[in-house]
Amino acid sequence: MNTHILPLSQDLFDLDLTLSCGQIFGWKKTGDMWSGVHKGSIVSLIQNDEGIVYSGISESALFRFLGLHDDMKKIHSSIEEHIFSYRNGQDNFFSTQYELSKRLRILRQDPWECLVSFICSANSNVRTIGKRINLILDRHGTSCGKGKCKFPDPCVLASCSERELRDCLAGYRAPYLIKTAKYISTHPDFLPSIAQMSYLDAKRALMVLSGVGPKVADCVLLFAFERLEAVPIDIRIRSIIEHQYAPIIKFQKTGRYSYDDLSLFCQEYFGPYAGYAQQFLFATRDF
DNA sequence: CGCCAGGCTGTAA
DNA sequence: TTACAGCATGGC
Repeated sequence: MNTHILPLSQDLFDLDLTLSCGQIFGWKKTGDMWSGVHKGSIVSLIQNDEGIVYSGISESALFRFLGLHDDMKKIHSSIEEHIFSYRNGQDNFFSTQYELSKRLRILRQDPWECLVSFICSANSNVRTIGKRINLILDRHGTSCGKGKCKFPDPCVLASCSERELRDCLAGYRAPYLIKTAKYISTHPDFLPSIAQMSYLDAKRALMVLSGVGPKVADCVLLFAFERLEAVPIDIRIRSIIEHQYAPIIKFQKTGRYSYDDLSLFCQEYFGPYAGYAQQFLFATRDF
């Protein structure tokens, strides 16, 4: 396998953070090497002082997968400008969190694998989701050699029994996976069509799938369809907003904020790259 | 042991 | 429209 190197400063990009912060679950780190399967090929990635040492993927595909085309200077200044104009001042909390996680990138994942991953994410935690996805991968994926598997196609999951998926720790999510896999395998144009829709149409369409609510739909739109305006609201982000931002939310409420209240607030507050802002806030923790 | 986790579905008001 | 029970499981 040919190995190449992509020169890239560690000040600008953090591979470990990007692959371990809860965006993707099928990649494993052994020693200093990350390995996973991308578009059917086994890919190895190592970050060192020189840059990213990679094999099994083209440079252009690597750029796309890792979001390296994103203009982080532009994204950061856009976020800062929107914050400033919303509250007419600085946001020291965000600035602090940003400094800790600014070297992560939003991935461009395979939509099907991402969809399954986040259906599996419901009411669980990052570590357990990783176990779940790797069990599905190892038991039901298609072998690529070297003990690695490609993520199972929709028709493969569609033909799994509920028992088999529960044995992969899917729990009550197993029937959701089977229903959605059956739909996707019989509607092969569904996921490609999502890429052509507006954000709201795409979100509505995804939420028709079993096991897909607003949070899962936003994760898929952000991590697979590069809708950088999508803001997934999980328990942790909800808590951050309620503690840090509730006093300045312009639509104060008496009761609990709904999902849409918080997601729309973030889109107004952080601007068109609110998905990045959300991920900077989410990622400042140990996984 | 009890509580929490990148929530969703179904039902009731 | 909102509220809420139920859901499987691992981590801590």
